[in-house]
Amino acid sequence: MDEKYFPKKIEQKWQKKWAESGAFNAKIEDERPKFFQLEMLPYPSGNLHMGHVRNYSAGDAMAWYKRLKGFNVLHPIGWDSFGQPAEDAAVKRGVNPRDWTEDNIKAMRGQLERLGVSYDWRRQMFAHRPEYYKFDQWFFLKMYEKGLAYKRMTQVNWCSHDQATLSNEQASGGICWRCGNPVIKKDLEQWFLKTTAYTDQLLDDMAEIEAGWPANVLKRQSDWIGRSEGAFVDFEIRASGDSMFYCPIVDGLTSTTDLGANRVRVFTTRIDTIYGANSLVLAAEHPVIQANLHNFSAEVAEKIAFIRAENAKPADHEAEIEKDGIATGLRAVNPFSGEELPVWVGNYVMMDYGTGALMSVPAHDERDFEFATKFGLPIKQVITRENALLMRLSIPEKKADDFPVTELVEAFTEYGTVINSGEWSGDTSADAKKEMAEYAKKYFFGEAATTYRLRDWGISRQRFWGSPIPIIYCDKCGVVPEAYENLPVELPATAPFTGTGESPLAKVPEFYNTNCPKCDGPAKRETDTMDTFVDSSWYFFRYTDPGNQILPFDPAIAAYWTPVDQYIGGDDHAVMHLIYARFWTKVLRDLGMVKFNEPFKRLLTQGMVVGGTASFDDGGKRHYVQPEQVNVVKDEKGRVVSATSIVHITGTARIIKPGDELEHSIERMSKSKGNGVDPDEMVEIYGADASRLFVMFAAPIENELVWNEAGIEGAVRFLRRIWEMTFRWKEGLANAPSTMPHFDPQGCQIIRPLRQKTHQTIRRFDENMENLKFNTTVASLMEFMNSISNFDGAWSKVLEAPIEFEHASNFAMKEALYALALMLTPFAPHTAEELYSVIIGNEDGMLANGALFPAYDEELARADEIEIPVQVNGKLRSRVMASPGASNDQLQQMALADEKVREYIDGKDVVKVVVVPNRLVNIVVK
RNA sequence: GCCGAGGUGGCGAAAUUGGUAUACGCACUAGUCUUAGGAACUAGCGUCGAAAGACAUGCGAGUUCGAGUCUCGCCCUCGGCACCA
Repeated sequence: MDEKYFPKKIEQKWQKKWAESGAFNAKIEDERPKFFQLEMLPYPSGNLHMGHVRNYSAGDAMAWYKRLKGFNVLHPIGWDSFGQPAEDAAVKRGVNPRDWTEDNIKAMRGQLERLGVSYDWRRQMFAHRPEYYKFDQWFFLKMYEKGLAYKRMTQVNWCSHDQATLSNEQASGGICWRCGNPVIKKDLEQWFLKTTAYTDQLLDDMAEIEAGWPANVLKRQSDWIGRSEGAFVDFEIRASGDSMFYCPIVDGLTSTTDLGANRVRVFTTRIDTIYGANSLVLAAEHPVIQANLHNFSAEVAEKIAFIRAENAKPADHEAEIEKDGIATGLRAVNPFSGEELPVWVGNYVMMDYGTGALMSVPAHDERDFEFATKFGLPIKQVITRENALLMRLSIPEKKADDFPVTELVEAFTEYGTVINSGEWSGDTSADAKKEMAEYAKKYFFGEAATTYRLRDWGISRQRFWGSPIPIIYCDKCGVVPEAYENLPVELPATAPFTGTGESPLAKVPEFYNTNCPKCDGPAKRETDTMDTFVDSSWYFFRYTDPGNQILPFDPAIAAYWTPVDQYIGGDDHAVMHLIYARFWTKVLRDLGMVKFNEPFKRLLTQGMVVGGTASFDDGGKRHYVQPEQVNVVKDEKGRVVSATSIVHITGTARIIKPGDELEHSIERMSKSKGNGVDPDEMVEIYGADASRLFVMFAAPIENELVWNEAGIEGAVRFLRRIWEMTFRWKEGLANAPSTMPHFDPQGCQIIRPLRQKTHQTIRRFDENMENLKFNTTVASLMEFMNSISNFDGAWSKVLEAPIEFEHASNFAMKEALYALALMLTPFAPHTAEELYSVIIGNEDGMLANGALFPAYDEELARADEIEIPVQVNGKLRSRVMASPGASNDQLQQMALADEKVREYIDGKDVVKVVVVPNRLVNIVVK
């Protein structure tokens, strides 16, 4: 065995041993409690980046921690291998997406193996393989049967020049990224999964996971779902003048009751302000507006068309959109006041929220206020702060006539007391809200209602590289689901890739020509594929039973492993993926396949790894470039144009300009995601263990991690010091007695402190790991190592040591190094395994030996003496040593007797002495 | 604009949850050993000060024997949402 630390050598050795012995293969068993450790599966881009390393290092730390705590651990990995990049590669480089994907997976698996992540590789799932996506289709059919999958028209981005649909990204700025022509919204039939069937559960079940999930993720999800309590109110529409207006029934999307032909339903959260409504404002797309277009004046119709066109453009969130609108000439009757109001079209009213129509109450809504101010509409105050005067403030540039009612300088949006509202005047807002909604219901023109921001999940993609939607269109039978026995609907080997966004499968007759499962007549397949988020919504269930050919998984097997005990991934998935997976789990529950509501008991969102220090070689010398020294110039899209930096090379400043040899280094570290740092390179230079250890140590896991390559060397040093210490004591460890030998009390005094430190560290380790505080865990191991090193130094100075001392010190050192090796495992498993084998004297590995973390012994961890700080008037003046059990009186006596303390208190009155047992003494004098 | 998180040495960060502020690491400085070092080891390292000591956790007040931690008011940074009726 080599006594010098060569990471590469031992890493390869243990990776081979683990693979050969199937060390991480999980199977169901009774004896131990189970633990399902899951990390978000990677997209196989071909390269791991440091963000992955951080994610998988954290997951592996948990997996090892739980194994050595006696859990039966399931720790799998798979590939989110459907998606656009494979198709882009096909277009750009003419490669087959399947080959490209498989090659990337092979490469990335190699990278993960070189990092030594402890996966059960037998359970890998591959989203793009028929064995997996067969069950995407299976689920789709189940949802279709339950009415959870349906098809409807929706708007997509459409380039009329290219005749292609575009993603939002491709339609950025309202212009086609390919040809530069304007993008319009086009109606297209799309398949949807009914996530809204579970809206309330998605919101309410958060209570179950509150303790284990980051608050900000829960917050973002509930914002996304956006429950809003209010009321529907129906306004009767009348024509003005002599034109005849046709007002259609508002369709099912926007109403819950049949409104008849002449009503418009609005949603409001502030029905208590309805007497302040000055108009009804409708979205340009509103059916009532669209149906009446031909009745409007040319000017009005043109304006509406303009607003509609503007709405169709993808939103630019950076610029605030100015309020715009036009009065249509229609009139609406306020059902409470009987007042007749003008009907406007406004650009700030969205068709896909609420009912696409709102009552405008400028006095009590900021947007309505802005709208009314711009168009000189009346503003009537109907809510007032309780016990306060009305705010009558003038706006100089407006004439009094413009504001026939009360003038406000800004909207008063708080709750208060209702005024100017007929019989409701004098009520509180809260009472009025409730009573007015009841009143509306009683007289059939409205009701209390809840609306949501959450929409159904559109899963149709006009793409090749995804799971085909298993639907068949038959001229005779209509829309027919594919039969279960015909699954999977397999992708053809290839398809014409144009990159224009049309469905490539629509150009493959061998694919779309089929027979109807019902009548066996000729029929055509759906040529759209599913959103890749479908694959990641249930993949973790597949890990539990990866070989099942009949079902996505056996419910009995899944019942053992799931729910996931700990999930780890980036918070960029805080909303989409995690909502979809939660939705899917609820569907599974209703299908009777699982018995719980929530798939992930605990969630950890790790921060991003961002560019930081890069290194470069300068004639054999390695330099590091600090992030704060870099001045990066970006273009308006945030891309790096150039980077200038001052680099300190051993004291001398050096200016780097674009075009310098360092440009590459600086540019790569300036990239937002740290993609430029190549994990393979880190493993090659420093070793997998040091790289992983450093990533876990450098910052709290939930923080952003600024990459600092120089820091890894500290991790290498730490590992080497443990290594060298273990080998230094190799002989002593081999000869160590199995129990602490009896030894004279005096001698014990120089042995015991190490045992104390050992057990204190064990205690801290447990606390930190359970709370996922990896950085402080590593810090405490470093402290422990420093301590071992100090004892080693002190003991080597003991001359003419009796044999008892040798036994005792061997025992204590073995206890310390053994504990250290095991506690190191979650962060540096290869090194830890090697050290363990040295200490224990066999090479089978921890798991084969059934190794467990040593137990914490409270007795041993207790200190003989503790240092008690003594303050005078809150300022630290001295310290006294006391035994842990010392009484308050004793502590007080010691403190008052202390020489340094006396300097501060002599000649003064001691007013009070505060004693915190085992903590501190504070003497208050005057 | 709204919501959320956060501001502690040159840097990443600790702080037993109201009790010794700056653990651990990086960087830096000096020394030892070396042909040499970018290796290893030893020591130092918040600011001011020769020292004693004083002052320090974004700023300002407050509560307390005692505040990085609690309360109030500001300032700044980073995330999320964005006309949600």
